[in-house]
Amino acid sequence: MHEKFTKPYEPGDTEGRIYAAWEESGFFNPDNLPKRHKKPFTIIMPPPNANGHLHAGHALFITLEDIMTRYKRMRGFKALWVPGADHAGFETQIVYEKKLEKEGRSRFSMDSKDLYKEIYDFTIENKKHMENEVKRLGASCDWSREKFTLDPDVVLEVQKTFQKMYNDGLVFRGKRIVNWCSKHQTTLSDVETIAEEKKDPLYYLQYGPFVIATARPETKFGDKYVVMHPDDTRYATYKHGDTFETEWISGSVTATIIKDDSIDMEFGTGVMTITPWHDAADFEIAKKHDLPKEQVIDLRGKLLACAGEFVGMKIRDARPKIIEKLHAKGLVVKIDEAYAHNVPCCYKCNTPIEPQIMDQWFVKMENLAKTALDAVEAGKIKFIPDNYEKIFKYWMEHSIDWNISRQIVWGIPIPAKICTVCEFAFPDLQDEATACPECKSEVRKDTDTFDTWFSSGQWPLLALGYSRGRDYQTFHPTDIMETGHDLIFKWVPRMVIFSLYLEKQVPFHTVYLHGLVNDAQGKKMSKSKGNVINPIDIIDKFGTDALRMALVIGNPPGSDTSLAENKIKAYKNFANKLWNISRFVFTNTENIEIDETKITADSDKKLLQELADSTKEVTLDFEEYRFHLAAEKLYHYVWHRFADSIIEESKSILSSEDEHAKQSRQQLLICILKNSIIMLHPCMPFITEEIWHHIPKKKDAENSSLLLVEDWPAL
RNA sequence: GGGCGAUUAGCUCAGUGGUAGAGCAACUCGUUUACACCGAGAAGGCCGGGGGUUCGAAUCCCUCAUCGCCCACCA
Repeated sequence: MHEKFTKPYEPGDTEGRIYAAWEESGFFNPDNLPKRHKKPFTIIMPPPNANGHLHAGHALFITLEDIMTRYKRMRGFKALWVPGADHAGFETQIVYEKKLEKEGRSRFSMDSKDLYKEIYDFTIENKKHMENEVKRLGASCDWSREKFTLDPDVVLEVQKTFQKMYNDGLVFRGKRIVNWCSKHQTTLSDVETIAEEKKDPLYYLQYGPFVIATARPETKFGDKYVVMHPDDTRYATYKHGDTFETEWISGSVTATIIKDDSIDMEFGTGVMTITPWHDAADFEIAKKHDLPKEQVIDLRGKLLACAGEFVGMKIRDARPKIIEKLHAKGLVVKIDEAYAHNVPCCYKCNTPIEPQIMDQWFVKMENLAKTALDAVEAGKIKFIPDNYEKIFKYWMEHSIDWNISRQIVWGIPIPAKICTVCEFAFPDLQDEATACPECKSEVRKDTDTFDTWFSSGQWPLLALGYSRGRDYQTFHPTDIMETGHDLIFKWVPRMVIFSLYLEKQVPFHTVYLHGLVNDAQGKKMSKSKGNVINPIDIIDKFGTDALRMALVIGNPPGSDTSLAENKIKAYKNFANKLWNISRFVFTNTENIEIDETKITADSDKKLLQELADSTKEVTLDFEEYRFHLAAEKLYHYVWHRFADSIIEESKSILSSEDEHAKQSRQQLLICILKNSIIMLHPCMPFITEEIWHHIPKKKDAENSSLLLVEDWPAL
C-alpha cells in the first residue's frame, strides 16, 4: 500500500510540488515535447492586467484555456499557450491615481517621468503576484515565451505599426469631437464610455420666434444657429439662411436659420440651437453647413469667457444661475422637471463626458473594418457561441474612427512630432526631427500615449513576433482566442483588423467567449457589494482542481455562471472520492503488471465497452468545446458508475476463489482508473497527476512518466 | 429606439427532436475490502403563458408576458 493513500487528499500538500515538476519537465514549451507532437495548437493568453490580483473571471479563463491546451497536448499536438501581462494603460493609471490620492498626492503635480517610474515599479511588482496566481491555477503555459505589453520589442513594434498606418493614410491627426473626461484629463474611445440614465430638467427657452428645448443651458451662450427640419410645416415660412435678432443670455444675438433633415420633428418643438464644440450631433450639423464652432467649456469643466459673468464657474453650479437669469429675462417658457435621458460617462469614474473638439490621433476604421467583416463572412473565423458572429458583424458595419491618443503617461508613447505653429503632426520613431516639414517651424514631441487597445490589438502578432519571428510560421494563425464576451467589441475586432492589415492573415480561426462569474445568487460580483470571491482563497480552502471543476461544470460558453462555495465544496469531495477510488484500486491490485488482454470475463468486457463509449462521447465534447458537458459526464461516470456500481460489485469478485475472474477484474479496475484519470486531467490536473504516479505502467512505457504528456485514450 | 439572451426541482444551473438531469438544501435508513469529504432509498417539475409544425417538442416555428445584458448623437 502506498503510504500516501492512507490519508485524505490534501491539495495544499501536492499542488506546489506537482507544478514544479511540470515546469522542470520543460513540456509547457512545445519545443521540448516528444517528436510525435507535430501539429501545432496555439492559444495566446489574454494578458491579465498587471495592476492587482486575479479575480474569479481570470480563474475561469485560465481554467478554460488550460483545459484546451492540456487536452490538445494529450491528443499529440505541439501545444503552445503563450502567457502575458498587460500594462493596461488607463486602467493601471487609475489604480495608481487612487493610491496617490490616499497618500494625499496627485499626478497633476508630478513630473511625468517620476510618475512613469513609480507606476512602472508598481506594475512590475504586481506582475509577479499575478504570475504566481496564474501558476497556482495550474496554467500549463510556456513561461519562457511570456510577453509583457511594455517589453522594449513590443513598444518598438507598436510604434512601427503606427508609422506604417500613417504612411498608408490609415492614421491621421485632426480636430474632431472627442470624449473628454474632465476628472482624468484625457480623451476616451467610445467603448470607454458608458451610458448612464439620468433625470434632468428639460428647459424650454424662448429663442426669437422659436421655443427650443435643452437639458444643457450652460452650453448655450454662443448659440447663433437655430435648426429645424426642412419638411416641418410649422416653420415653412422660415427659410434656410434667414437671420433675426433675439435677446439671449448675455444680450442680443443675430441668429441664423438652418434647415437640416437630421432634426427629429417629434422631439420637443422640433427646433434646436446647436453647440458644435460640445455635442457630437451638433458638430456634424455644423460640419455639414460649414458653421463656426466656439468652445464654451474648458478642459476642467469650467465656463470660458464667452459665458460673461459666469466665467470660471463649474457647469453644475452655473446651470441654476443661468436659468435664474433667463427667468428674469422672461425667456423660460416651461420646465419638464424629470426628463429621463442617457448621458455618456467615463466608464471608470462616472463623470459625465464633456465632448470637446481636440486635435487627436485617429485610425480610419471603415476599410479596416471591412476586411474583418469579409474574413468573418468568408468563414475564416468562427464564434462560440455562434450568436456572437452577428454582434461582431454589426460592430464592423458601424465602426467609427478610433481615437488612439490618451493624455496619460502610463502607456506606449506615441512617437510623433507636432509643429508648434501650423500643428502639422508626423511620426518620428528615431526622435530626430527638429523642424516642421511643412512650415519649417519648431516642433514639439507628442506627450500622449496610445490607447491600450492599440497595442493589445496586435497581441497575437506581438506574442509570436510577427512574420519575422521564429514562432510565427509555426503558430500563427493561432487556433483559439478565448476571452470574455465583454471584449467582443473592445478587443476581438481590433486583433482581427491588425493581423489582416499587417500580415494578411486572421489571428485565430475560433473565438470562444465565456460569460461573467457571478456570486451564489447570480448577482454580479463587486467590491461595493462585498460578494467578491477571491480565487486564491478558494484554492487555499478547497484546492485548485475543485475550483476548476466548479467553474467549468454547468457553465456553457457565452453564458454567465454563478459560483457558490457549496458548489466548490462538492468538487473537493469529488477529488477526495477519486483519491479513495484510487486507494481501493491500488490496494486490490498490488504487484500487478498492467495488461488489458487479461480482461477476459464477459461482464468485464461489457464494462470495457461502456468505458469506450463514454470515452468517445467525452472526447467529442472536448473536441466541440463543450467542456461543461465533458467534465460533468466524467464526474458522473467516475462517481456513479465506477465507484458506486463497478467497484461495489468488484468486492465480491475480488474476494472469490475464481482466480480467472479476479484477475480480469483487477485489470479492468486499473484500466478504468487509468482512463478516467487521463480524461480528467485537463480539468483536474493536480490530483490526476498525483494519482498517475502510482498507476502501474507497462514495462516498455516510453519517455516521461508525467500524465501531462500522456496520450489520450485511443478511440 | 434597436439587438441579444434567459424563463426547467426549494436555490444555482445543465440538457436543442425520442419515457425530465446535476450540485446544494430537505426526508428515511445504513458504518459493509476505498471514501461520513460516504452508501442505499424515497421525495420533489402540466420544462413562463398561448398557438403551430411533427408519429413524437423543454428542445423547431409564431405570439404574449416577465427578467437580464449589450448597442444608440431625440436636443
